Formats: sequence, structure tokens, C-alpha cells
Amino acid sequence: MLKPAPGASRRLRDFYDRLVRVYGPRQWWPAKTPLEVVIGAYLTQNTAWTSVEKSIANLEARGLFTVTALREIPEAELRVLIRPSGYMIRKAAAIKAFLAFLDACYGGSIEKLAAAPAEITRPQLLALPGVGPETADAILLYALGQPAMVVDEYLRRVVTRHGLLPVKARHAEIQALAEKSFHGEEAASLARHFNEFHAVIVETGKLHCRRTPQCHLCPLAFDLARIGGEPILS
DNA sequence: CGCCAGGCCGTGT
DNA sequence: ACACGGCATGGC
Repeated sequence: MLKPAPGASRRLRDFYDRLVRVYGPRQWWPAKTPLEVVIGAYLTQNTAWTSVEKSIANLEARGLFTVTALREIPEAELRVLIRPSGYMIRKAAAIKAFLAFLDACYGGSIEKLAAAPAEITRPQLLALPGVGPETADAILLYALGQPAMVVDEYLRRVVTRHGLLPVKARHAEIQALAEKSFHGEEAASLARHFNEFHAVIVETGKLHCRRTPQCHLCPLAFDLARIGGEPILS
């Protein structure tokens, strides 16, 4: 088991607090309805949000942001509409699989899905094709309102490059560290913090270069590293 | 042009 | 158990 560095959860909490002070609060997901959050969560996998917006506009124009409409549109047509956001074959199949699951297990109702406990729904989501931990937790948090911490590539870069966790750290370990950073919070405010954390991480994501192995060596990250006039994680 | 984007999955060690 | 390549498209 890879151990976090001493004080890692407190340092990550400080980082979060400072990010919110500068970039937040966002209380977030750029979508109008829970169903639109779900679709967006699939479409944005390894894809720029600007590309996702084109697909969403296509779906919107066809009135497809209802369970009924999405259920009825042929998969081949769905592919064409989501083409701008890439991986159209996989993503169309995955979205169709979600609708089938929603129909089979929750009567086609997002509300019923949201009412079920995450201990049940998270494994169900993870069993769907095209749903890994980030997509599952994004759906749980932003579409279903449940306290699930979303761990993405940007957060991974932050915690590993600033030495909070070893570079080998697994997804679950990063998630555990992030959740521990909010230890002692009221259950109700947990979802609000998780929402805000992922929101500001995405907001500043471009500052964590893909190539540069050390944040403090990256010119862009250097700006981020001085949030509030002092090093964020040192 | 080449790299990157709010991952996930199948395959080979 | 883990590393690695493929998946599609568009923006910069």
C-alpha cells in the first residue's frame, strides 16, 4: 500500500481552499438537466469540452435530452450527432447501454436512480460499458447529487507532482486522499465540496502540463503554484 | 504539423 | 496485477 506523504490530506485541503478563493465558487456542471450531465460525462471522456458542446448542441437541436427521445433514436443516428466529440462508435453504444440499464433497473427514471444508495448504483454504473471510475463518480455527484469524489487526470498530476502521493498511486488511493481532506465535514456539505473541488481542478487543469513531470518546472504551473502569493503545495 | 483533450477497454507480459 | 496501444475528432 502506497502511503501518502506526511500531512498530505491537510496540504491538499489547503490547496482546495486557495483554489476556491481564487477561482471559485463554481457549484458546477455545465448542463441544464441531470440527463444532460450524464450524456456530457460520457462525451467528455478524453475530449475537449468545446468539442462536447458541439455534440450537445446537435442533441439539443433534435430535442434528444429526454429519456424517451434518446431511447428511440437509432444508434447510427446518434453516432453522427455526437461525432464532434470523438469515439463516436463507442460513445453511442455506451449511451445506449445506459438508457437500457435505466429502463431495466429504474423504470427509465433518473429520479429513481438518484434515490437509490450509491453503494448499489456505483457498482451498477461501473459495470456498464464505457463507464470507469471517473464517469461513474461524475454521474453520481453531478447528476444524482451524491457525495462521490471525482478523480481525474488533472488531480492525479497535482497530487503526484507535488509529492503528496507516489507517481505510482492508483485511482482509489488518490480518491481516498481527496476524501480524507474533507474529514470532519458534515455529510451534506461533502457533496458541495466534492462538486467544487472537481470544478476548480478542471478550471485550472490546463496549468498542469501533460509532459512536464514536475509542476514547479512548468512555466504555466508556476502561476498556479503561487496562488495567494505563496506556494500552494510545498 | 504535432500535441492535447474532464477515459476506458482489450491485450500482452 | 500492471503497462501499453487503440479509439475519433477538433482546436491550437
